[in-house]
Amino acid sequence: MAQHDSDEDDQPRMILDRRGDFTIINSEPQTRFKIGELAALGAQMAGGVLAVRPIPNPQSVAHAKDAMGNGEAGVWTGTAFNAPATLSPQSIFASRRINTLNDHINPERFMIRRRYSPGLAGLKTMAVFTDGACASNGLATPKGGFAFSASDATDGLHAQRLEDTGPTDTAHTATNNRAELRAVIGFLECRSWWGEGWTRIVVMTDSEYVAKGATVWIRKWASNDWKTAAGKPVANRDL
Amino acid sequence: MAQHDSDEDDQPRMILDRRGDFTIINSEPQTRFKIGELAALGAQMAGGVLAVRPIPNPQSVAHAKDAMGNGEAGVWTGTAFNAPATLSPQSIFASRRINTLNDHINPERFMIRRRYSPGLAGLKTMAVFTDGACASNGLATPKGGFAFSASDATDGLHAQRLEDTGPTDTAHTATNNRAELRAVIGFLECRSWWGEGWTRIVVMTDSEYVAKGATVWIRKWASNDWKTAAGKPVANRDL
RNA sequence: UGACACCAAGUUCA
DNA sequence: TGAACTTGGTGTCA
Repeated sequence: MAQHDSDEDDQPRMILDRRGDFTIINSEPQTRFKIGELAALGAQMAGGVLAVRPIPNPQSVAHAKDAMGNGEAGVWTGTAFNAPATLSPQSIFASRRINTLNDHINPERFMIRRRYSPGLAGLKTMAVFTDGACASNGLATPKGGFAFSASDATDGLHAQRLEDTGPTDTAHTATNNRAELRAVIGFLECRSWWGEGWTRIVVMTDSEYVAKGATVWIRKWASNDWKTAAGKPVANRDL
Repeated sequence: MAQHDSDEDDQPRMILDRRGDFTIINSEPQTRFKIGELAALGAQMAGGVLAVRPIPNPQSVAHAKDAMGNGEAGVWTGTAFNAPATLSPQSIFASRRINTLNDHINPERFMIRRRYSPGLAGLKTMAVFTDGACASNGLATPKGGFAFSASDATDGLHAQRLEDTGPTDTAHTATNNRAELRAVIGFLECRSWWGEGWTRIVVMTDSEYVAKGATVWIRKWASNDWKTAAGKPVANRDL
C-alpha cells in the first residue's frame, strides 16, 4: 500500500537489468531470473544448450512415435551441446526484422548466429533463454515461477507464476525442476514458432535436469516404460 | 599521518565505548567489534551462546577421540544455547576478585551469573565475548581482525590482526568466518583458563558458523570424513 | 557415489 | 542496493 506506479494491471511485469537478468515485479515472491549468469558459466556449463528439432506434421509425429517406442515422448527430440564462453542474450540474439504480409505475425525474428550452431545454417533457428525458480524449495510452502526470453529487449521477456496444477489437472507441489521444465514448455506453447517459419529452437538452460532429461534420459525412459535407474517412476512426467 | 597520540608503541590498543563495543586503534584497517550488539540481538540471536566443556587430560582426550570416530575433532565438544534478551558484557560479567596465594595467577575471576547458565552452578564457568571482522571480505585484498573479551574492563580486551597463515603454516586468504573462528581460538589459547581453575567456558558469539560448527555440524563431519552437505570438503578445517 | 539446479540460515563487507 | 564467506536441506537424474 505504499507508493505505486500509475498502471493498474496486475499482470506480472518484468525488468531487464544491465547484465541481462530479469525480475518479475508484480509477483510474490519477487524472484530474480539469472539469465545473465549463463554467460559467466560459459563452456563449463553442464546444463548447456538444448537444441530442439520439432517434428510438427502428423506423419512425422507418427514416425517419431514409432521410433521412440513410446508415443508420448515422440513428438520432439533434442540434442545437447555446450554454450560458448561468450554466451549472453545480447551476443546470441542477432536481431533482424523481416517483412511479413500478415500483421498478426510478430515481425521480430532472431536468427541465432551461425557460429553458435555450426552445420545448422540451413535451418531457421530461434534462440530462447529459460529459467525456473522455486522459493522455499522443499519446504512447507514452496512458490514457483518461471521465465523465458527470446530477445534482448525488455518486452521480449515473459514471466509468470508456476501453476498449482499440471496439464493433467492434477495438483503438483511446486519444485525447482518443475519450474525449469515449465519455462521451456511455456515458450514452446506461447509462441507459434512453427507458423512463423522457425524450424529449430535452441533452448538455453542452466538445468541439467531439463537439458539431459529432454535429450539423453528421455531415450532410455521411452524404451524403459518410464522407470528411473532406481526403478521408480520418472517424476514430472505430466510436463 | 594525521594526528597521533604521544605514545609510540605499535601494539594495537583498544577502546571500549558506552555500548560495550570496542575498536582497535593502532590497526589498519580500523575495525569495530560489535560486542554490544549482542545485547540487542537477545533471544533472537541464532548464533547464540556456545558453551565449551573442555576435556583437557590425556585420558579424556583419548576417550573423546574414540567416541567421535575421528580423532581430530575429538578434543572438545560444546553445547549451544540461546542468549537472554538482557545480555550484555556488563550484565553477564559478575566480577569479583578472589584472593590467590600465587601472584602469577590473575586474580580477576568472572563467574557467569547463575541465571544465564541454570544447572551449571557447580562448575566454575568463565564467560568470553568473541567477534571477528574482515574488511573487504571477498574482495581483492581482505584484511581480517578478531577480538575477545572476558571482562567488562578495558584491559580485559584483546584484539589483533588475523594471521595470513593458519596453524598448519599454510597461507589462507582472510575471510569473515576465519576471523570469527580465530577469535574463539585466540581466547582458548591465550588464557590458561584450565590452570586458573575454570572448568567450563561460555563463548558469546554472533556467528552461526562458529556456534553450529563447533556444536552441531562437527559431529556430522567427524563421522562424515569432513564432507559438507554438498559433498565438498569442509572449509577452514585447519582452524 | 556423482552431477546440475533450487532454496534456507547466519555472518562479513562494498 | 549488491556481493562474498560458510553451512544445511530438497528436487531430480545417472
